[in-house]
Parts: sequence; C-alpha cells; structure tokens
Amino acid sequence: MPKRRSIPRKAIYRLSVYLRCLERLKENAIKSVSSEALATAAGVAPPQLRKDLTYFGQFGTRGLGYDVETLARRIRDTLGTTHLQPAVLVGAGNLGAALMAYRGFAPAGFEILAGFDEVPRRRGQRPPQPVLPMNRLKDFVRARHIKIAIITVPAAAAQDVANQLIRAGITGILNFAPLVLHVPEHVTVNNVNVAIELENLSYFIKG
Amino acid sequence: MPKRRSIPRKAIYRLSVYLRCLERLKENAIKSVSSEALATAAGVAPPQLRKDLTYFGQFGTRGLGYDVETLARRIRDTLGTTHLQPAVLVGAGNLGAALMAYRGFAPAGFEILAGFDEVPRRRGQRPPQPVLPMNRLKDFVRARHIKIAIITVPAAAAQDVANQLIRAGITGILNFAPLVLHVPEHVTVNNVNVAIELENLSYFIKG
DNA sequence: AATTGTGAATTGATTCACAGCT
DNA sequence: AGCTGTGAATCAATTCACAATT
Repeated sequence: MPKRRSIPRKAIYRLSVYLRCLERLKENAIKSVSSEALATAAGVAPPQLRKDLTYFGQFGTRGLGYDVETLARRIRDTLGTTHLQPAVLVGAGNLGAALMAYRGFAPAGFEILAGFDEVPRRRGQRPPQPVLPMNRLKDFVRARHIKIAIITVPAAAAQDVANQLIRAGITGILNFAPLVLHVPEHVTVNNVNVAIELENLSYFIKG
Repeated sequence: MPKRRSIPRKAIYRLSVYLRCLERLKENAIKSVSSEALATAAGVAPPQLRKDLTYFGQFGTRGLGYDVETLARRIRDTLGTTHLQPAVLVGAGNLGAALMAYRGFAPAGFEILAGFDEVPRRRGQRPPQPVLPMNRLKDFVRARHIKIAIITVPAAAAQDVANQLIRAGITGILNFAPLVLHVPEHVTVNNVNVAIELENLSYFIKG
C-alpha cells in the first residue's frame, strides 16, 4: 500500500504514460532504462519522472536505472490494474457502441461486461457484448461487484444515470456527457469532453 | 486580441465549462448571473471564476453580475469559436466513425468535413461525411485551410499520420491514439486517452 | 562513473480579503 | 447594498543541484 501524502493528480496520469512507454520497451526486449531515456519517451523532464516515482516508492538502482519489467509491475500495482477490472457502459449509441468494441481496454486491464440503454440495440453498430435494458442495471452491477462505469448518454439523462449507478455501488465514473456531474464524496468522476478539447485547440491555434 | 501573460492552461478549459453553463442558462431565458451562481453550476469556487475571467478582460457589472448573452459571446471570441471551424478526422474505424456522426460538435462550433483512411469505409457504421483515401488528405486540407485534425488511428500509425497532417498545414491535433506525439513548436496536441482515464479511476477507487 | 533519490528553491495556481463600481 | 475585480497570501507542483548508492 503506497503512502499518500499529497500526490499531484497529474502525477498519477503520468504514471499511466510511463507504463505505456515501459510496455513498448518490453516489446522491444529492452530490460533496463534510465530516467533520462524513459522521460524523453514520455515527453517529460527526467527529474519530473524521478519525483513522480518516488511518490510511490523507490524503484530504481543508482548508477544503473530502472528494470523495465519490475517498474511496469510496480506501476500497475499502484494503479490497481494488476488484475482485470470489470466495467459497465450506459448509453449504447454511436459513441457507446464504439467504446464497447474498442480493443484498447483489455491490454490496460479493463473489460466492459455489458452495455445498458433505454432502448437496447437501436442505432449504430452492434457491439460484441450484450446491451441490456436499464432496469437490469442495478442487479447486474451489484451481483458482479462492479466499481467502474462509463456514461455515454445525452447530457439531459446523465445525472439521473449517475445517480442510478452510484446507488448500485459504482464508485468510479468516466463521463462523456457534456455537463458537470454532482456526486457524493466517495465517488470519483473523470470527464472526457471532445468538444471542449477542440475548443481548447481552437484557442491555441489562434496564437 | 487578448493579452496573454501567463494564463493557466486549466483556466482555458474552465472557460469552456462556463460557456456550457451559460448556454444552459440562456435556454432557460435567464438574462443575468452572479459569479456565485455560475461558479456553483460549473463546480468551481466563485473567486476562481472571477479570476479566470479577468485573465481575458472585464465582463461583469459590479453589484449586478454578468450578462449571460454578452459573457457567452466574449468567451466564444476568446476561444475562437464564434465562427464554425472546419476539421478533418483520420482513421475511420469504430471510434472515428462514431465521432464523425457525433452531434455535439456543431453546437460547439466545429464541423468534421471529411474522414480519411487507408481503407475507406471498412469497419463500423457508415458516417454521414465522405471517407476519402489518405492520398487526398493533403490537397483537401490545404484547399480548405483546415487547421484542426482528429487522429483515431492505431498507435503504430499515429506519428506518421501526424507528420502528414502537419505538412498539410494542420496546427491543432486532437489525438486519440495511445502514444506521445512528437510535433514542432507551432503545433498544439491535446490527448484523449480513455484507457488512461480508466486507470486513473482505478487508482482512486482503491482509496 | 553513472544514475537514482530528495531537500531546497522556484515557479505556477488558487484562495482570500477587501477595494472599487454601480 | 451588492457584487465584481484584483493584489497579496497561501498552497501546490515543478525544477534544480547534489548527496547517496551501486
């Protein structure tokens, strides 16, 4: 269990980036890496990387660097993705169905077990997992002790869906709906808002 | 033109959130709003909101608050989304096709004019816009002076696609591929990585 | 000799308290 | 009286320089 004093939130995001880079090194059969090399690959400064890692422990060997395999495992431990985590998705429209079919979750340690929708299997493509009606959500989530949910419903429905998920026992929500969700203390919400990302680009390209 | 001293990057993201809240107020025919009310809706503290706004100018009236319509327009001016901005998307797979069909871009001021792919119209649903072969990318982007691109190709292809886009004149990239893109100084990259967002949730739900 | 780990210094962002308008 | 705008103060994050270790 890592001691959590006051770890910058961005440091945790960067751990994920380091992990991706380590996985690439491992594919290339590289056993060991210096903070300089890993930092460059991750697009940060070497002291940043070292500081980030020491928030969670000491993983390197002075004079030598970091063992790729070991560091990757330790980061996965810290993030809690050593074992596959189940998740559900609510809102099986275009975007929702595409996310359900996305192959990038499994290597990161996540599996979307099912989608839920008011009108199962309406628009878009057919995802590989079942799409179930909303009235089955609560039992499904409880029975499998699922903690993570993805919301891809329209803004008008999102807060209500969030409330249902939280009542079912969800404590982590990845929210694609363009609004600020209000949730209790013990629930974490991460927002993904593509329109906002584009607006942000728009600001910078005016330069 | 706003003076840009040292504006926190997150302040610009928050501008987008304020804009969404203002649009909601406008729909409800609310003409005027205080920093307290708007901040609460946006999920920030009132002084945060006021400080953010003063990075770009003075938009309120002391004793009264902010005029909803005026503030919304001024924020759009700042972000550069007063007029519709054209964009292209590269990688028309599941996710790419879903984004092309997404209806949330138009109200934010963006329009995806076309998709590009090595193998046009292969997987997933058929998007409303044309999907063109990669060899038409450069001319298309140049002829229409497009500045913004969305990358939804696999990681292995993303850097090459980014290079092509930049040669064609793109200066803002929204990157969904799970790797760190290396780009010249004048190009802005925003990353959206759903797997990393899930990892981040995983860390916090262990709490 | 090389490279990590870290306290100290710096830089950046947020919060506060209140001055300044309407 | 009410509410914005902002300099000053606090808090957080990043960078640096170098001691510690192999």
